[in-house]
Amino acid sequence: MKVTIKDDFDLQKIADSGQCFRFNKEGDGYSVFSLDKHVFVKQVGECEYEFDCTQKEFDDFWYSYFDIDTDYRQIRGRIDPKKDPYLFKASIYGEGIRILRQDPFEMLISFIISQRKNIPAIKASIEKLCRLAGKEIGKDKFSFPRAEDIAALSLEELSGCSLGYRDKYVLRAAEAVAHKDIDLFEWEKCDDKGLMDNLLGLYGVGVKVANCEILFGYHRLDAFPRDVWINRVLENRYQKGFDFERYAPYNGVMQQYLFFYSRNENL
DNA sequence: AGGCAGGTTCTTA
DNA sequence: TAAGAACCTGCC
Repeated sequence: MKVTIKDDFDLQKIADSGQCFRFNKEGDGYSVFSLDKHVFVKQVGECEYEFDCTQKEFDDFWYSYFDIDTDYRQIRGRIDPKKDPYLFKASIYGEGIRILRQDPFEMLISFIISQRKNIPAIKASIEKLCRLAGKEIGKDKFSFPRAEDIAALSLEELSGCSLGYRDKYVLRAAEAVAHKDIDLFEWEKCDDKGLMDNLLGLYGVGVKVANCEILFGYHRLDAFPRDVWINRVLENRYQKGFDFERYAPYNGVMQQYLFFYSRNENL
């Protein structure tokens, strides 16, 4: 089915923005996975996109996944080129990025895996995990495993996913969910601090991973994950401090622009 | 061959 | 409470 999207929407930038690990270029479009769903999307004109799914599947799922209801152009509009020329440049460069509404469990496991790994390595590990414990949802396409599916594995079985020392973190998080010691959907109701504290209570989850989960798994757009790239930007460009007050409650969107720009346009 | 990558935990003062 | 070491693995 064909869809018209007028707001910021650049598939390549989203794919390369580091928020998703199962969103890959394939031929003339992008192959996108979320949990046990898959869609193939390609741009077919100015603001025109072809989704390889039914209208109902788009309305019920992908519309929300791509966060179509949020006006990213307006969020970019909050940036004053005089007050913050660097962020302004970054936002022009990153025009088209959106923060996807991804699944909390998939994001939790993905970002636990991400620690001290580069993006290709993260993707490779997640792909292996899906092949190992997910179910086949199409020709050579695998779902992200459910918590029970991961919890059923042993550390030995997980070792095939190149998780390294993170294997026990992944297993424990999956067990906590599978055994209902924690309920990630229930955590939706927590305030920001409560959510952060809950996440930090998980083995293998520190401040950086927790913030990624809050931003990408819970779609709280003010969360501001600090990785080495962002820290570099803050050190080099914001010695007098970044104006978090001004951009609240969208600091996480600004973080994405800074991250994407600094990684691609090496200072 | 040694160092480092989208961090976190564990240990020590 | 705070700094420093250790940690898997893959790639330069």
